[in-house]
Amino acid sequence: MTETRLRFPPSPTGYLHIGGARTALYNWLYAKKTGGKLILRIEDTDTERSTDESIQGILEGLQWLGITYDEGPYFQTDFTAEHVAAAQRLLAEGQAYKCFCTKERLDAKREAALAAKQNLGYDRTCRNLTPEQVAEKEAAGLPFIIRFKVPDREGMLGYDDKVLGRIECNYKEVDDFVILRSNGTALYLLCNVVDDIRDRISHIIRGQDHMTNTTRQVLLYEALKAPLPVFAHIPLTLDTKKSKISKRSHGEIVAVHFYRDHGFIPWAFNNFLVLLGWSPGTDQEIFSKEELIKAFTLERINKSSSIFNFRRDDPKFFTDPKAISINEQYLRSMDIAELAPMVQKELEAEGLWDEAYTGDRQDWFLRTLGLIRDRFHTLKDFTSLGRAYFADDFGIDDKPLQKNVLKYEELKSWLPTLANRYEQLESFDLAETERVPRELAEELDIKPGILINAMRTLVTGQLAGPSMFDILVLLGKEKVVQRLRRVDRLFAAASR
RNA sequence: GUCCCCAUCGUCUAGUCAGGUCCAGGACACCGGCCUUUCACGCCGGCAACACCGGUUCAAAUCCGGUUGGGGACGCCA
Repeated sequence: MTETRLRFPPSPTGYLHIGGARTALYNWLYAKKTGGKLILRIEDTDTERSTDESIQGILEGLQWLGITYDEGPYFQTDFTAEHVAAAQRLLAEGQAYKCFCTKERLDAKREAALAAKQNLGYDRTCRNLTPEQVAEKEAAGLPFIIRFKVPDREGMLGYDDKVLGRIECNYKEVDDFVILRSNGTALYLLCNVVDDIRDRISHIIRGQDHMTNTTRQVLLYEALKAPLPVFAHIPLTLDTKKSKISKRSHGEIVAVHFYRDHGFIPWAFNNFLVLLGWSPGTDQEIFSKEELIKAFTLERINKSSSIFNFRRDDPKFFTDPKAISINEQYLRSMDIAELAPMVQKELEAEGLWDEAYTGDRQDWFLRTLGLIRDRFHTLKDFTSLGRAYFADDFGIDDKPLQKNVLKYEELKSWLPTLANRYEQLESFDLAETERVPRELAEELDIKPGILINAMRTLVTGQLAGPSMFDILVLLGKEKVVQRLRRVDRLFAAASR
């Protein structure tokens, strides 16, 4: 068996979005699974819209996701001569023809057809021009484009799709499409095929929005006498209103970098993406890289499109809840040693990183992550909700402040008392830190919860968190005592 | 308008090719309970779907036909 060769050919007209990322992922998975190669090819022939910034964005997006490629990035514009040569060859062989119809006339016609709800294909005006007529128009200096001459055959043309099965279409339904612009440069349909032939691409995995392109490209493969690759058209990802996801209409929320910037774990996001249109046929949803490569097959890709269920402006679910859920599962079950460098980046970005966390205090750092990660959704939570573990200047949430502190005026004396007793402790351990507030509560004849919840508020700033005594021991006597004594300030600030 | 594709809980999906084991399974979300000083996690339970109409068959989510609905494409974009 010959080597499988796949490609991911983004056009650099914007950032990498989740649809493109999923396509890249599927190609990558299949290449890995079959021991083949993945080629990255930047399709930058649309010079009007291509930007270097987009190229950078796409490269960074792929890198963040961990989607690696074996060849490239190649740039389509580096092969312009080849594309043009192919068009000339088709022209010379009578498989293509010069068309002198002006863009303006065609545009007007198309618009009229659209308005009249009529068929909007090319009418083949120039297909049967005699050589004399062509020569005459050329002599007159009329600009022309080159169109592919769709064979005049009865019957159907088609291909076997790995996802959808046999796809067929009548020859008569296919327009004589343009392969070369009037400025002499080639168009997508042609460039893409010429490049795929040169790159010896064996499998093309792309979105279902390319299906009509494939039908026409099948003709091109035949005309260029090249073997047809295997096609797999994967379902599209739609928004909640069932329209195609695009950079233009959805913005950041569909950009890969949005997920990087919102504290997603790269592999967790891949894990979410792969499930949008593919399933293993078992109940397994969480996959390691190796597991996924092993489990992935083209045959199990879904036929129907899926909805990316993001909700704008929802405070709890800023994107698809399933994506968040999968991220959480990774967050709390992954190897802490693997998680640590990711949290390190977050801390560094907030100026909260301490070199000792990889030195003397590494053990403390890892234990802290292990304790607090259960409640977090993204990596961002370590520096927001979890700020109190890494800094002394953390904010106190209003809710616990009202509910657990300001409600009891007496805490102004209770907490300092508690702080004093803690200060006296020889051994600041789990048993002792729990005994002290419980005894104090009994003396004061109040529920221990009052002291404990107030402590939580003062020590972490949060309403919720891990077991209080775990936290106290983790933070250490000094910090705890210091924070408990701040209670005065809270009342003072509240009364202002 | 023409062509192509698709159709199972709110969402992601299993089951469809090889009809019976499916009054349809899992996950997310939601609701309730347990646990807990808090909130989560965890555990237990609940809500919730075969688009519709015909046909084939002893038997249809599954096969066939139609209808409806949804999507995609129809560029000198990619």
